[in-house]
Amino acid sequence: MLPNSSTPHTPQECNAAMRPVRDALDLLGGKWKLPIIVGLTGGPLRFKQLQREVAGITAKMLSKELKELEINGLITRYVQADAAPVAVTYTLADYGRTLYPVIEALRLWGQQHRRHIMHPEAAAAEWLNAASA
Amino acid sequence: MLPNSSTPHTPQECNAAMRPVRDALDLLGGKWKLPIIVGLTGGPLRFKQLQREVAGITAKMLSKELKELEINGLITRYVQADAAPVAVTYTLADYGRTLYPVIEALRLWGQQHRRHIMHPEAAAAEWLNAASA
DNA sequence: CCGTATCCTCATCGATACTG
DNA sequence: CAGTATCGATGAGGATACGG
Repeated sequence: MLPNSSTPHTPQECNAAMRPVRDALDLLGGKWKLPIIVGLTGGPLRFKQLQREVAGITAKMLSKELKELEINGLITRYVQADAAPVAVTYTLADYGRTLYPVIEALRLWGQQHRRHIMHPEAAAAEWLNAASA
Repeated sequence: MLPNSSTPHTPQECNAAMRPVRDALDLLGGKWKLPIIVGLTGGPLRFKQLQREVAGITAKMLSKELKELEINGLITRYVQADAAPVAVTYTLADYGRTLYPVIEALRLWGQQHRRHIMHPEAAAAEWLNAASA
């Protein structure tokens, strides 16, 4: 839909088409969402473990981000109340893994872009050729 | 690389793998980058035209964002000095269009996510089935 | 027309101290 | 251990006025 389709798309139509993109961007945006998701790819972790995994994050930020990720269904929060002190375990939900292709697309472009910044013409040609092949 | 590969990936390796993702995310992030890129998909536009296309943006923001996009090679700036007053035309570079697959990936996930938010189980099952098919 | 300069507001994030 | 409360710094972004 983004590349020129046969139907003439007005600015209004384009904005509508871009809304889901903004959604995804906002969900992955910010400083910590991605590191947290990555940190949980290796398996479930407790709060403190996860904080160690995501280097530099404060408890406040981790708590806040985890809440948002849970609301969006990307992760699961499990409270083991019988233990003392309480243990809380966070798991990357199956739904969270549906983000992998998106992250991979971003990673591929980002990798290519680093090359492009150093060797603009060469990298651009390589990229364009790969796309047409 | 993101899904579990055969080689055990340490947090350090994961962070390294995520750096290009952060690059791409930062480039597309912010309030205006996307609308500007979309605004230029229809063809070259002059500054004022583009400002009208990107509803709500101020001249300051448009100028700043265009500078960043040009530095990254996504758009091209052409100054027609002989005209009075000067005419400046911005064009989405071929390289800028290499972002289309990335944007499309974001759009697909975002669209699916909107459905997921309303009908969690149904949408999740549908998505997972589609992935395995 | 194409911007820049200046001032301002507000959300984000960090540091620290504290609670169940 | 798993958070919350509070304060403060920083930076993105907006409003307005002005310059080339």
